[in-house]
Amino acid sequence: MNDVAWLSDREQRAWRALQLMQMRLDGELARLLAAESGLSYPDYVVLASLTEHPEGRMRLFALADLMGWEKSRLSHQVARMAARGLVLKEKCAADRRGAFVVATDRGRDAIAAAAPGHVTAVRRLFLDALTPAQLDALGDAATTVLAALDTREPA
Amino acid sequence: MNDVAWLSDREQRAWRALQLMQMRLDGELARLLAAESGLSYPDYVVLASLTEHPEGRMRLFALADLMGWEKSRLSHQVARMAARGLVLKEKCAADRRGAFVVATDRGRDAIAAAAPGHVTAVRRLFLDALTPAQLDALGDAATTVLAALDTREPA
DNA sequence: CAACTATACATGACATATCAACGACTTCAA
DNA sequence: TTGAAGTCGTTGATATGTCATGTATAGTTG
Repeated sequence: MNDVAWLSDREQRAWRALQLMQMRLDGELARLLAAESGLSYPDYVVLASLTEHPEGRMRLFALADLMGWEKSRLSHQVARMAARGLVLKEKCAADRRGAFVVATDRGRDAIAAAAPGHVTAVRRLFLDALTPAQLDALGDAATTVLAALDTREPA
Repeated sequence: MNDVAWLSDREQRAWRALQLMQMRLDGELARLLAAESGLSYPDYVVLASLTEHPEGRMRLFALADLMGWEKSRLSHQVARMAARGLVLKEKCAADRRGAFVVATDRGRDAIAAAAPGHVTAVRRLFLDALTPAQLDALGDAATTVLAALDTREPA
């Protein structure tokens, strides 16, 4: 156990800064979103994915894949959102195990009202702080890490 | 509402890649940590911060500041950890509102057992995927965003 | 020193995330 | 075609995070 490659100062700084940034940023964005629109961050992601989709409705598993969520998580989330009238579940005729999720009018109104403020907040709190080069570097690094994760775990 | 600066493709790619990376990475690290040591990620952070501190014990508010947590979050977390025997709360004589948190022997054993595996996992899943230049770029970008957040919200 | 204000921590209610199951249906192959 | 295996979605238990609030104590100011 003594041959562990502990983190160098530089590595530790980068790793901690990344973790801290994500925590603060997501926290702030979630707080703003909730205050301005009454939507939670998960609500927002689900509604955004759903309304961006051409069909306007999606199978649960497809939506989960698109967002990178586990299906149980989405199932719970959709149940809560359905209870609040943001989405609707429709049975699927072609595959009787399955179900579609659709945004209700209320859900569409909510995302339409929330989106401008949220995008503006992302710009103000995150994008505006970085140069285009920094942003690209960050995006490339994240993409690289993701690719490595997927290689390691093919599924 | 029509003069919103929506995200460009490049901005959207970077932002999504970052969010996705964080989700996958934290998820994987948490899963490995739990499987190998029985500690949750929050448990790990608390114990690590605590045992790295020279005194070996810290006031709750100081620990929360150090980790960037809200006090209420830490209070709940410490309560759960105390219930599992990982930490202990001590009353503070100098300020009778306050309390110290100390790692128990069991807590120290747990973090000592967990740390090598966790550090190795961070290296394998994250650091090894990046060149030193990429890591620095990422760390610098995160630090820049954090600084901007703190400027905007002095508290 | 008396009131006001601020700080330290705890608490309960709620939303969220994960896990381990499960029931229902599909698919595939013998 | 039937039986095994996989997929789709749900559920309940549990851990976590946030908010609003409460209680006790400290500090500060008139």
